[in-house]
This record gives sequence, C-alpha cells and structure tokens, in this order.
Amino acid sequence: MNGRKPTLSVPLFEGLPPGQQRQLALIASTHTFRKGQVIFCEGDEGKGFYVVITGKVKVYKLGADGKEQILRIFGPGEPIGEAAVFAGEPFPAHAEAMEESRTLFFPRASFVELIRNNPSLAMNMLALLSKRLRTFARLVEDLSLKEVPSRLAAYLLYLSRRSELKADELCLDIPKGELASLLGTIPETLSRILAKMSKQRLIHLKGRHIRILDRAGLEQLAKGGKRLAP
Amino acid sequence: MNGRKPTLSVPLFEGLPPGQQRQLALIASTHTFRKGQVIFCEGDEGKGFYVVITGKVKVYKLGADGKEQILRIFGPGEPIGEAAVFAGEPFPAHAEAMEESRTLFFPRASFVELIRNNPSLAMNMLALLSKRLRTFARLVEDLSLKEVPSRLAAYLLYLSRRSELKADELCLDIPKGELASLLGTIPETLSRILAKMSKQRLIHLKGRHIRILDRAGLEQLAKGGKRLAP
DNA sequence: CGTGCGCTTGACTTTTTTCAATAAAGGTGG
DNA sequence: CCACCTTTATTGAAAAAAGTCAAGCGCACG
Repeated sequence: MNGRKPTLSVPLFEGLPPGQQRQLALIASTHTFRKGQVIFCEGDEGKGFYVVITGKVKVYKLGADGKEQILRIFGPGEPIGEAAVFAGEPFPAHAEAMEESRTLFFPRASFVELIRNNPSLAMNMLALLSKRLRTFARLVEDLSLKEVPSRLAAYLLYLSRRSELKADELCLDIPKGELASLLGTIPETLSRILAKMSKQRLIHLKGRHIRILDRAGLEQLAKGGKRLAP
Repeated sequence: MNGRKPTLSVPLFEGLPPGQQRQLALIASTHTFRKGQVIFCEGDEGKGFYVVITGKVKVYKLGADGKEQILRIFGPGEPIGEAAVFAGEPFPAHAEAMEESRTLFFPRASFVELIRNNPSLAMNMLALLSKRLRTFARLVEDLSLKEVPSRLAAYLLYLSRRSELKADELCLDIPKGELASLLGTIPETLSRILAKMSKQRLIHLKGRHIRILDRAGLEQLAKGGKRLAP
C-alpha cells in the first residue's frame, strides 16, 4: 500500500548534501533475504553494513542454553551493524530476516575509501550523528519528568523550538496515539490533558495543529513547578 | 572534593584508542571563562568547539523580545557547539559561562586536518556516536513504557545484557535515587517496586547488587504483558 | 557517638489507567 | 456525492498505580 518510488528515508544519511548522498548511493548494492535467512552471525567480520528497505530484520544473541534473545527488530530505514562496521569490529550479534526483506548493503572498504577521499563527508556525518545524539539526550531528559502534563509540555516546547515557523504555531508530526506512546501514556490520558491545557488557555488546539498561548505556563509545567488544575 | 589528576571523562572521545585520544589532546588548548563571560554568539562562525572541564555553561537563544531562552546547561565533560563545528555551520545559539569555567578548545581547522590524515579516527568517532545513538534509542523506547515496573524491568534486562559478567548477576551503576529519576519516578516508588519484585522471586536484591531469578518474568513485565501482583 | 544522607515503609491523596460507549475523521466503493 | 466501514480521538465513572508527606532505619564519616 506504499507506492514509494526511488528514495527511502534513511535517517543515517538524511540531511547530508545531495552530492554526498549520491556518492553513498554509488557504493551501495541491494540484497534481498528470504524469510528466515541469516544475514550475518555474531563474530563475523564486519565487511559492510545494511540498511533495511522493506521487511523486518531481527538482531539477536544466542544464550548459553541456545535460546535466542532478541535485542531489537529493525524496520525500513534503519541501519544494521553500522557501529561495528565503522569500528572495524566483528558483529556483536546475529541478524536474520523475519520476512522477505530488501536491504541496501554498504561495503566497509568502499565506505572507508569514500571517507578517506572526502573528509567533508566524514565531518558531515559526525555533525549529523552529534545533532541526533543531542536531540535524544534532550528527549531522554524530558521523558523522565514524572507527570504526563510535564512531559507533554516539554514535548510541545521542544517542537516549537525546532519548527522554524511562527514559533508559537506548531503541528504534531505524529498521530496522537503515537505521541501518547512516546510520552509513556495512552491516548485517553493525552486527550484529557490536551483538553485541560486548552481550557486553561495554555494552548489553542485544532486537530493536529497547536498554538502556544502561554509559553511561560508550559515552561513551569515542564519544570514540574506547577500543577494543571482540573 | 574530586582530586582528578590529568584526565576528565569526555564522552565524546571516550572509548577511542589511546593513540587517537592523544592526538586529539595535542590540538586542544584550555580556555578559562569568568562568570558571565560570553563564549560565543549565535551566528558566529564555528571556528572550533569547546568541552567543559569545570564550571557550568548555559546555551541560550534570545527571543524577539530580548528575553533569553535557555536551551541547555552544560557541565563537566560535555561538548558545546561540536555539531555546528562539524557541519561547518555558524553557531545556532549563544553560550555563556554561568560561573568561572575551564574549557578545552578544539579548533575546527586542526580537527579537520586530523580527520583528513587519519580516516580511522573518523571511522572510530562515527562508530562511537552510532553506538551511543543506539543506546539512546533503546533507552527512549524503554522509557516510554507506561508503568514503572515495566520500565524498571526493561532497565534491568538492559543492564544484564551489557554487563558481560555472570549474565544474571548485575550491579546498579548509579545510586537508586538517580535511577528513580532516570525511570521517571521517585525513590519511594522504585523502592517499593524492587521490594515487590523481590517478594515475587523475580529478582534477588542485596543493596546495589541484583540477581535475576526469573528472566522470562521480567521480559513479560517489560513488554507490558503482565502485572506485578501486590 | 552523634550527624547526615540514602534508602525503606506506611497512611493518605492525586494522577493515571481501564473499561465501555460515543463521536469524528478518512478512505472505499457504489 | 453519499453511505458505509475502519481507524483515530474524546468522554465519563470506577479501579489501580504512583506520588506526597512523614517517620524510621542503616551506615559511612567526622
């Protein structure tokens, strides 16, 4: 049901200059794995890393008793094994296609060559990862606020900071159900809290669009210094 | 009260081969800023980035109305402005020392030179950032479980996976109060839940040491598929 | 030997979840 | 274009979880 033409969003490379993205595309090849097919094993030399295009791939370890311990399941857009490959280390776990899966394969040798001839690609990738890391660090801080209104307020402020438009106008980038899950709660609670915020004139709510009416109020909430009255 | 001799833990470089850390140290110089002194301004060319050694630095934007909006406060070990410097972009915000602060300064030109002559440094830093990113991604997932027992179970499993010892023996790396905060709760709740888990023979608890008795049980909790009986 | 700090426990209050029912929103096919 | 159906969002009332306040325990440290 998803008629994507040529490009897949690959966060690992997203935001790089188009020229550098093209160079990367040149060294990549596509591999298709059948359901149940092993992609690599723990201890294998990391000759290159994969990016899932379609399908699902599980990464797992085998316990002493032979039982498999799934570490993560990767879907479209996600890179697999890149950290080990960058570091020149063997793969630290097994990977296997859970269903028929198409992947992009980036050979380590070509990648290193690219970096060697193109320090600015290295710098840009470092920049990319640094930014993302900072975003995550911030997100982790925000998620560890204890009450949902605080977490929601922090998230709204975060959105308003990053979206470069009118500053106080923002648009949820994910459905409310998913937002609830991201905030560690359920849609019902999110709904109620948005309603409260709206009633108290902290925000103006219209579908997926939100306007911040009282930034200071939200900041107080995000700091846990205030409660949201009923 | 912390008599550290020569080295400060700098996550940005931690885990790099000692040789490469030494090379980095060679291009760095120390700068000391007085309380209130501006380190850089929004729009300044990113001639290099800083790592806080001691003190506190605030990074902020100035709103249209001239009011400062603090984005983050950085303490010892944290890098400032590195993403912009890597990307060759101007600084996106202001930075100012909140108290007398010593910093390490890494000039962009030297850093780029280092990367150019040393692709393996680039690869290792990419590896480092990728690993950390993955850790964070996982942490975010775990933190968005809605109940505290789930989040705690996920955290325990995470610890057991990474600590290479007896697999089922683990030792909290942070004080329980801080763990509570990380899990988005308070020490009292954490304490109670640990007690319950212990009572139900999911874990064996002794101070900061924990032994996992029923891994499957914890996994069920972490997946939200089970409740923790009173 | 007392002080301070981190951790634990108990009784009580508030927030959040659950369950169930309804309302909007979106897409499909007639 | 509209009726229909599926998904997504909202609301209410009762149950469960987590938070607050207050007090006590254990232990390292001066």
